[in-house]
Amino acid sequence: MSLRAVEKEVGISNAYLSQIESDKIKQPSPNMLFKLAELYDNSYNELLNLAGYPTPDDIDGIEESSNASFVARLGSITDEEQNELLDYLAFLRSKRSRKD
Amino acid sequence: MSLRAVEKEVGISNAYLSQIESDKIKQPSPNMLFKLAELYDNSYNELLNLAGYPTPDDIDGIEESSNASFVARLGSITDEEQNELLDYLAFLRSKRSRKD
DNA sequence: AGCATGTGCTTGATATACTTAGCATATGAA
DNA sequence: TTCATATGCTAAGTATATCAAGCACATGCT
Repeated sequence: MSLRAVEKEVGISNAYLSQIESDKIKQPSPNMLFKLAELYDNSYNELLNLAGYPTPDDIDGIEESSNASFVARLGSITDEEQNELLDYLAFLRSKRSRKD
Repeated sequence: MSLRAVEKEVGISNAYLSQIESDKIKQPSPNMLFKLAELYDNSYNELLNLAGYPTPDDIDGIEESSNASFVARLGSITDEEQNELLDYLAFLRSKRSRKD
């Protein structure tokens, strides 16, 4: 695929693409990386990593990172499902605390 | 917390912090956002969103906003609870699809 | 009052992402 | 061969993130 074909497809100038290929750009912005991720099967996350940006997975707080992966496992859910899950979580915890 | 205290803590100049507060900077780099996310309880993902960057979840077409708020409402949960919630979600959906 | 220090802010200055214009070579058609 | 067009690349320009220095005001101490 030619640079100009990519330019037309994702809206990044061929000049810039060339500079990226020859490592003349140190950190392409996430906006650009996102466009490229659209085109190739490469994941946006991976590209962020390659560019040297911290990715959301890098967050140190255990709660944060585990929640992030949890959301990933969840996929897309409706508002109604959110509410039901929250209710169920409350139920689980009340059941558990009664045992203490 | 003073700007200079934050500067000392996360290594971002107080001058820059001031400009961020007054919206003079349009898109602080993810690197800066990550440092700030370290300091505050704010999630890195959320900050990326606020700055107008696409977040990794956007790639799957997941509505990040709803998921972000869901994570906020969830708080921190254990691995075991994660599994139970996933099971329950599967149960909810199977119940629903049976009605169709 | 007078001085030291903390605080927010502005002002250059620098680095660098990103674009537009254009050059040089290749490729293919007449 | 000659012309048209595709392709990779470079150079110059613009925008903007980021910093270091310093200003203006406040607070508190002697």
